[in-house]
Amino acid sequence: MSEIEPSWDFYRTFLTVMKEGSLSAAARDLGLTQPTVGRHIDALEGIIGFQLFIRSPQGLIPTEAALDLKPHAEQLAANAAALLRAATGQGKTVRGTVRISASEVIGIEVLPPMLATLNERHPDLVIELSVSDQVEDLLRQQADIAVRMVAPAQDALITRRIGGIPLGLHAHRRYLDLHGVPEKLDDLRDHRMIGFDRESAFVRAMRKRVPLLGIMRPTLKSDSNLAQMAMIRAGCGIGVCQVELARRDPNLVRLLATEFELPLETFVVMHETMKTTPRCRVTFDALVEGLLAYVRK
Amino acid sequence: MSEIEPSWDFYRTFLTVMKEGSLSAAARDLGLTQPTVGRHIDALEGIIGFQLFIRSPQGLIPTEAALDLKPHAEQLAANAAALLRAATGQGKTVRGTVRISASEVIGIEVLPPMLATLNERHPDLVIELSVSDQVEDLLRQQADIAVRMVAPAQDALITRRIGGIPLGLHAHRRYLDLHGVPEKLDDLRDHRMIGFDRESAFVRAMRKRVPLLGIMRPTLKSDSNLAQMAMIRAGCGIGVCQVELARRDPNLVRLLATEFELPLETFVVMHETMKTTPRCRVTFDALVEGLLAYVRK
DNA sequence: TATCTGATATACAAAAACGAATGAGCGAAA
DNA sequence: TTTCGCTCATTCGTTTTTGTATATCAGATA
Repeated sequence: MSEIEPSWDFYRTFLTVMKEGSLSAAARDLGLTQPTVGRHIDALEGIIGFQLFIRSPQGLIPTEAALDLKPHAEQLAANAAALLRAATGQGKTVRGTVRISASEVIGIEVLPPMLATLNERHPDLVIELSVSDQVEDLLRQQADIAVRMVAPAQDALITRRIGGIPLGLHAHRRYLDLHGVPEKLDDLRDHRMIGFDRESAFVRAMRKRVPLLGIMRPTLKSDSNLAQMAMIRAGCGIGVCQVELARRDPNLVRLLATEFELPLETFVVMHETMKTTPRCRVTFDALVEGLLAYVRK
Repeated sequence: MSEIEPSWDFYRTFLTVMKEGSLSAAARDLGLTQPTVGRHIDALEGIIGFQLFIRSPQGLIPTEAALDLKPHAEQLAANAAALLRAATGQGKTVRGTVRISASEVIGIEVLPPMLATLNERHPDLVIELSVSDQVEDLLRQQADIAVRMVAPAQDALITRRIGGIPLGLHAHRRYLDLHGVPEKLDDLRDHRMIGFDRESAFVRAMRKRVPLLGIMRPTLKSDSNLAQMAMIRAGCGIGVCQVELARRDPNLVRLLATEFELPLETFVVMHETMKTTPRCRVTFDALVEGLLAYVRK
């Protein structure tokens, strides 16, 4: 193995090959050609002294070594992207790209209007919205700002607590016409319930607060809150969703409002190093302001 | 500004220029030549559309934009180094580089013998020991394994609790001959005390447990535990250090053993992705085993 | 003042990397 | 079977990048 550090570009090429599964596809993705990509991989293998791929006419099959290296390369790519975002957002004016991570429901149902007015006010601001329920974001620089439902434990992060977004039991009017309106929590046993597919930390917390919910087995399951929301709207049964979102649809009815209300703690989080960059500052403030107004309703 | 993503090598060049302060020095560091480094900077500036340095006959002065980008570039470099470590440690055998982060006292007084036997057993293992009291290590991939005094809050980390390393008050025999031996905690007011320069989280915690210590103003201050240890050994006064370390020196005397003992919680921490790599596994186990034995004494 | 040492900038030749074109292997579909 | 589409490997000419050598500028020192 040679002592020379490989070109960092080789890492980018390596990652692209891992993602695309073939030299040709990676070449298309990178704007290079297949021989060049092949040479990069050859060079990298030569330097680290290990075979990374088994070549085949169907493409490249990653070796175990390559699989081990992949997360590192992804991390590298995320950092390079973050650097580029930081670079394009330089200066005192609000410009460049800001990448926001949010949960599905928040990202699709709540944020868009806020982002619209934000973008209206700052035309040079490019907003990337990453919708995902995974939390692996800020520290790995996969996003600049995140809207999270758990208080982050890390102290390198700037956190602003928004408050509890109220959740409630809801169903479509059509469903209730057919199956009747539950009068007490126990009545829910006789209904079609919409719930989670797998046990998540959030589900366990909810069970703890409202033990009765634990007894009922949902007959309609999805891990996607968005899908649950869609099922409620389609009249599939009774499920939990944000009170404010349900109120927008006149056909959705809140059930057992006094017996069941669950506030969903919400935080806007930003990496500390982004504090001074105008585009992040502005976006952070807009999200905090918008979400505070949303919670107050 | 062009749409093409810059070569990742430009980031490396940029960072080196930031660190070295001139194109020529960076070129020497990178094994390139000054014109090449200059061209890299030119190209990067062209792509991001901002000036990064003000050229002068004395060297390059970074602009504000460059200062903003520096932490990102450092992060990138740390990741690239981590990737390379992971690459060189591939395979089932224990080989490659493992980077350990530890506090000054632990790293210099406690770990070396453990590392010696570890390296004896695994000759192909290269051990990097990063001695620093800063905690910003594992998540930023500045190290593979860390010995820490605080329980990490992050769940992507594998943590093994070692237990409390006992701390005690100590002084050199020579000092005690001159100034007398304190019989009770209150006597410490009349002594030359060795303590911390600034208030740290650790100091506040210590104050809380032993309020009497708070009253005494140290006359010999240092933020470096190692320097404090050296001062104790030199007979400067009375200070806090690890009981086991003091015991090694027959001229050091433990004081007020019944009145003052502070266990220093210790953890060995590793990034989860390193779990399967042999070199990290072996090193982790060796550190845990060695430190457990050390605490038991 | 003259000189020496550091720096950046420029010009031109050498070296390295790249892309286009081609050949060959494998699998799916006509 | 034949064809088409995908893949990787190889060759060769060209482009790009790099290094060498040189000019120039600023500051410290004799």
